[in-house]
Amino acid sequence: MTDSRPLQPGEIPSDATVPKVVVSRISLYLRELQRLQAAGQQTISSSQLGTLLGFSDAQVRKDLGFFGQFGYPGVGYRCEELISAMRDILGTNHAWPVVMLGVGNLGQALLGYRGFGRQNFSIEAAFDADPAKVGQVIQGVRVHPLDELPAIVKSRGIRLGMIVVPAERAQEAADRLVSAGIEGIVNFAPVTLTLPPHVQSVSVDLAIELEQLSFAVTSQLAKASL
Amino acid sequence: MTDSRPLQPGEIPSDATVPKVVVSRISLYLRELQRLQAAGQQTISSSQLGTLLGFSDAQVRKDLGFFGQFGYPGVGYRCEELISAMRDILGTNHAWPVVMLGVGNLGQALLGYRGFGRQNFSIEAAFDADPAKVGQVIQGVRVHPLDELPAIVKSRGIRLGMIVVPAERAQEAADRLVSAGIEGIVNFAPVTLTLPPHVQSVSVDLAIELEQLSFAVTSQLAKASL
DNA sequence: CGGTGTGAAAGTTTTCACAGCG
DNA sequence: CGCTGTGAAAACTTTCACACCG
Repeated sequence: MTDSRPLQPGEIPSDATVPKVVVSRISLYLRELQRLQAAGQQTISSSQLGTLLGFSDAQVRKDLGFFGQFGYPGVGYRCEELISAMRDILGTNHAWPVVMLGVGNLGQALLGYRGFGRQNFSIEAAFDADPAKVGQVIQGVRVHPLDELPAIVKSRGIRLGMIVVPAERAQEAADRLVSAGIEGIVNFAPVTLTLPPHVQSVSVDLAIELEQLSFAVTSQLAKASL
Repeated sequence: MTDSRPLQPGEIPSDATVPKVVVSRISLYLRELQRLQAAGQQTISSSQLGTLLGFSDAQVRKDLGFFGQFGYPGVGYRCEELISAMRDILGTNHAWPVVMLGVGNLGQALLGYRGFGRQNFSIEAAFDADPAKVGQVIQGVRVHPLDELPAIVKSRGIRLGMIVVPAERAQEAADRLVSAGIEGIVNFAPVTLTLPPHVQSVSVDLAIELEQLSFAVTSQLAKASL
């Protein structure tokens, strides 16, 4: 590592490019640490944390090593400190207002999902093309017409959006988010979006998750019969 | 590759272990192919398919190579054939009945999600601890008390389950699924489950998806300022 | 030709193993 | 002593490049 002291709040990780898979494990570490801290645990070693998540101790240490030095030899990591460091890394020590496009079944359920707040995300406004939905307040969130998107994004400084519209309308929704100035998109529609390179995205396709499971279950069976 | 002809329906992929990331790309290829086929396209080359999804042509060919030979030199792949081959690979050429544990906001939305059927999954029965929910029929799916789980799983030959209960109850739900004989679990609760090695799982944590995006957006910014 | 299938090379990620620290 | 941080080795994945095919 370039630097020999823990990351300062707001410090930008060195320019060494961090693999995506490392970042996703950081999220898992953070989730587990928050649970442990809530249970009163003060410190944790890389091997304890790894065991809880099914990773090796070395992997936990290497992953953290991408971002700085957080541990105490002979002791491990202080939960509170490490949690805060990870939130700095992930950028969730500050609030992230989010817009949602599409207020169908799934969208309404996500409006009511309590888990976002825990990591500092809050859905600020929802948008739908259906005039019957516009004006409603669902789970405390107002549904706006689509043409209000740019103004709301701008005035509230919103950088992230969620696409929860049907597949056929997802690209159009993405285009609207991009031209409103959104920088990151979570896409729940089962299509690949075309986005300019400065806009980040992650996708959640529920049918694909089941397919992965179908494959794993089927090939597990094959393995067992060898 | 061991074998020199396309995979026969039901044929088990060679014992060479296939990386998970390859399987997840197979799902993306399949999703894209289904879209292309619906639009009337007959054949596709590895480079066309790769371009649509942001992968190289070589990667598409290598991925398919794990499972057999499906292409025609000078032509590419026949969409219909490749779709069927991929469904054999993933195990979705036959129907997969699924049980769901937890019928809250998110669970109800998933009951109404149309995208599962497209890949041959169908939620057969739902379960909830809340007596007020038991007996209801939501989106055509009946909600049962938890103690009926083992009998329904057994009698309907169900192998997959979804956990859509709050975090605190997720491990208990997993234990119930395991002892009912379920072989694969999709977990929507934000906790790491402890499962016996013969039970497969995939996890979807909505807050973690947003965290990944928060990191990507933040570090994109860092990159731009170099 | 235009395209696949595939060894070999390059690049990336994980694991190992151990010096060093409190 | 117990545990971190980290180079070096091993394992794995992607890209390259080309023989071969219709």
